[in-house]
Amino acid sequence: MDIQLKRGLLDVCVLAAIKNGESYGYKIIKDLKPCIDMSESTLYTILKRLELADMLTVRTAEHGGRLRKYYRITKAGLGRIEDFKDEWREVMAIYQFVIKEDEEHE
Amino acid sequence: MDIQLKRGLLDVCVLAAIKNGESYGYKIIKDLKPCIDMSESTLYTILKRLELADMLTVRTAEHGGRLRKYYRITKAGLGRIEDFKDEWREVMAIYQFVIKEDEEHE
DNA sequence: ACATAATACATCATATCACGAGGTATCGAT
DNA sequence: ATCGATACCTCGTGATATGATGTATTATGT
Repeated sequence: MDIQLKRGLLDVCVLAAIKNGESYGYKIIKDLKPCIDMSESTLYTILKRLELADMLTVRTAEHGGRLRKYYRITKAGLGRIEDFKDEWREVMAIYQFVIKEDEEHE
Repeated sequence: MDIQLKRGLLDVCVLAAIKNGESYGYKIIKDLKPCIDMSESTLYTILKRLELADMLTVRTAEHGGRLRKYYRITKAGLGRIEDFKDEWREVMAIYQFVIKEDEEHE
């Protein structure tokens, strides 16, 4: 998939992946795999960014001898998803513009 | 509109703006205005990039004492639009993933 | 017993790219 | 004569996705 097209979707995908309950990095990647491919370096960068933007909170807990960082979405994060939905109308308008055929010549 | 979301759309918008006949920079911006806002620096950067990628060709012509550079889409450029259409299925799948509510919790 | 894969996190350098700021020049209208 | 519109362009900056690389533990296969 075109990298530029992905850019606007990655952040919101990560938020969507945790919106129904907390999750952790490694699991988020696997959960998103069927939908969108994301490398580890990308994911951890995004998680850090979203945390800084108060879109999610973190807690560290041990699990099977290994440390995990569990991420939970905040109200601001949920708001980000709502904003995304609103913006989608604009996106679809642009999509229509791009694919529309000119009747006079077609 | 979110800048990251725009990124995947700008190139293809420019191609769409010239797909039904040649046009020039200043006009492309005005034509796209109702659909998507693009600064001049962005547009000219994109035109240069698309030319390098053989997605469009250029000819310079005088018009009313001023020079204009007319851009015409190539087969590769039209192919790019077709690829975009194909990719849109993936984009919509991602969109559905993001907006879908979890029935068990909602 | 040993090697390999999977789990789980992280950092850094690099490349791409949108955009504001700034520049040049002509034409038409006030 | 001044100003807005037309028409092009360049440069620096900031944002960001990703591969390469690193660390450490557990599970699995042979």
